[in-house]
Amino acid sequence: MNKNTVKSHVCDCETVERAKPLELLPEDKLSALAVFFKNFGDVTRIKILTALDLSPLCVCELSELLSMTDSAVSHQLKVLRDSDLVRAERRGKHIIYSLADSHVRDIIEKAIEHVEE
Amino acid sequence: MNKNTVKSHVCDCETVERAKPLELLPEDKLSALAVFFKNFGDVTRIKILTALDLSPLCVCELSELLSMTDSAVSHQLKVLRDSDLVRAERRGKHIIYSLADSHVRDIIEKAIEHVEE
DNA sequence: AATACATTTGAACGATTGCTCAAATGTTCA
DNA sequence: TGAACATTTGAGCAATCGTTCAAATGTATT
Repeated sequence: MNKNTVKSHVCDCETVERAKPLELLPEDKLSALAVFFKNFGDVTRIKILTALDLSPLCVCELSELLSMTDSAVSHQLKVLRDSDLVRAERRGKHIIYSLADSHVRDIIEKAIEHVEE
Repeated sequence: MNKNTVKSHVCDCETVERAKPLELLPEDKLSALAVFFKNFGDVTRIKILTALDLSPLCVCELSELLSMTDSAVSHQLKVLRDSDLVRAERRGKHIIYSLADSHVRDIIEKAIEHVEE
């Protein structure tokens, strides 16, 4: 009645050569990938990332630019900070955010190519 | 009491030069980007995509490889098909899935670079 | 036509997500 | 120190998500 029972028969597909079995990346790397991509999978965060790609900005500038609450933006910035996609530097009352990594730039640009077709 | 009222004061940041105001991508392109990336933001779909990057596979091979229900895999394949990331071709009883696009390969590889640091 | 295999579909569910609101924390400046 | 601005935080809530399960659909074989 469990999953193994259900899959007890062997699939007779021949797509894959039996001699060269497929080897996925290790589980932890795969889930790191998913976690990484999750950052890009939300409109607000994409807006933040593409905005910071143009220029470093503080929270209130971002919230003005996106027509959103400071709070909402800050919540999403925290997500991006936790994934090290974004760097924060305090300057007086403001905290200036900027992209932490050039991979981010590359990946977004590749994706734009894809989307624009 | 609405959002505009709340943001009625002007932010006095000087991060951005006023003369060169930031211009985000149009809304529809931004949300297309988010929708696109959402596909990669889940472990199951990342597994499917990286598996198909190695070789075209049918549903039952995928579900065996991922130790998951045919049904669960099929649901996620539908998501990927709807985003044109994956192509389906029937061969007899089986339906062989493969990556639809080389952008996908590129993007995943860039992300792996990032994750492996 | 009947059976077996392969895949899809839809409803139901618990889990996660993103926003709001109110309150807390930091910082500057008078 | 107190007032004003900038940002963060946490609880609460509706919406979305991913899986399961059972049933439907499609295809090949006898």
